Amino acid sequence: MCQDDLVSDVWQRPERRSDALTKARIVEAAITILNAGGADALTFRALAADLSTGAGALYHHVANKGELLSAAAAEMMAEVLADAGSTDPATSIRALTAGVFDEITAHPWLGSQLVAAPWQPAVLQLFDRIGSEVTALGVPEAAQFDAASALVHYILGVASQYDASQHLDQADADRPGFIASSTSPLVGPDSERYPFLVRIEQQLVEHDDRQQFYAGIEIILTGIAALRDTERDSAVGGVQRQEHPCEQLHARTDNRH
Amino acid sequence: MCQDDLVSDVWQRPERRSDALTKARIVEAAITILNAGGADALTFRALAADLSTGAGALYHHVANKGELLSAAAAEMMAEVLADAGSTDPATSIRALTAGVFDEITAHPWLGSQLVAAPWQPAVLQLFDRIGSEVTALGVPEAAQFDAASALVHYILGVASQYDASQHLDQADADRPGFIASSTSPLVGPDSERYPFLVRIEQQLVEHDDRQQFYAGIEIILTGIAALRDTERDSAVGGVQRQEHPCEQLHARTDNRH
DNA sequence: ACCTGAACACCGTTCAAGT
DNA sequence: ACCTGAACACCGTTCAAGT
Repeated sequence: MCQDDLVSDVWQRPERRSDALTKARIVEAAITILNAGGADALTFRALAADLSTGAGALYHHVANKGELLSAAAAEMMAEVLADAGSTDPATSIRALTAGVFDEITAHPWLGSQLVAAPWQPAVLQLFDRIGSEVTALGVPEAAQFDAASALVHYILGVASQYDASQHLDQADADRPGFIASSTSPLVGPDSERYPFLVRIEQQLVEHDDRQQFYAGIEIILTGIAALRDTERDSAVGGVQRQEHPCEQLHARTDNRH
Repeated sequence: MCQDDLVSDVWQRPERRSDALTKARIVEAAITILNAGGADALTFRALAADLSTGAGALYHHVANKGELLSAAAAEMMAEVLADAGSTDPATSIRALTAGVFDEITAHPWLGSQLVAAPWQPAVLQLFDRIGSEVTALGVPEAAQFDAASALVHYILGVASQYDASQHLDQADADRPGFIASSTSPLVGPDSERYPFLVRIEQQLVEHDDRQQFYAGIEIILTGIAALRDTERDSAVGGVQRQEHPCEQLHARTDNRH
């Protein structure tokens, strides 16, 4: 595939005619396959065929399939994080996370991969970037780690719900990323099994995945802001905190106006 | 395996001597294998051998491996959610999520499975249960879905970080669930690549996974509590909200006392 | 050193044949 | 109807052989 390279690029840069196999070229080709056909389409045989080489040759440049997927995800993440600058940290976090969400929904294999390998470079990039913004937000040092990891974990959880590789019920065509569209899980005896889901079924059908994602980010940002204001008596800055810092939630429950 | 059954159970209930293959028995055997050897250990051949049958026989009771894993995860989740009762909803949510966290860290295959199949029964159980507690918490109906999904997504994100199947660097023996222990990712040129992670490296090494998980839950609970108090002007109760309901986070950033 | 591609080990799944 | 187990299709990975 790579029509561009064959037609124009070779002609413009004759010295690059040697199409030597490099890790960068392999990862690039892998991304093309992944974006086009999903996670299942990426095979060492298919990849080798696209690169006009043998399957074994790839192992001279990548250790195994895990490293290949990890590198592909890292490159995608780097692109997403590149265009997300802003002066205001909260705005940056919104733009950042929205960009990751868009990339995941556009390329479901990325969500699967982020979630499949713990703390691969792509996740570290995201974590570091969010951590920097959280710091800029004014969160005290002792809580920065907690705040950043809450955001990252939330994003990873959302990412996990967009894996298209495994279909438990392939009932209808239109499948919202959230909960199988209509009939199967919420009828008959499931009314007793899933009382909450049945009750909010209307929202479940009508809701917009992106709006829901944003709502979750706002919930966490609110919690982080409170974290910033309350962490003043613990003072020290060590890792250990005496108790869950949010007992006022429990307290407020009683005195409804 | 199954020493208990062979020794005592058969003797007590002679009428159950027919060890007919059923989905329940297959799932039970699968869980035994998964808990003992992890996700990679579960094979139709190994499972059939444990059940003293042929591999093909299993397909008369389960459609495929995905259904088997989904059923195994659902059973584990049902057990966890069974013992987590409390009168106070916030306390229930803490107990509930802590139980799920413990189960995932004890059996990493469960975390992988929760994250591998979108909206399988195990996740629906968790979502429904959390949604019920969120409702009891007094969150207005329009925001219950957002609140519950934020908590569930966070838990799924944490679950994704405990997958032991794929090791990117198997450097040291002790691997905290969080970020590879020490050397590899945070030395040399990575100081520039991961400035935030390098700065908080101390917390990264010393932190406790469970405390971090709790901290994230508290952050989200705080955000949910605020959601409950602020959603008063939007009034209607429909799905659509005009804007991110948490602009006061941005506002508060300026006027530090 | 880099590449080739057949071969190996191991999956999930199927299916003709038994009972 | 339920079970058997060999066979099929397809992986990731290896490795003797080439250049």
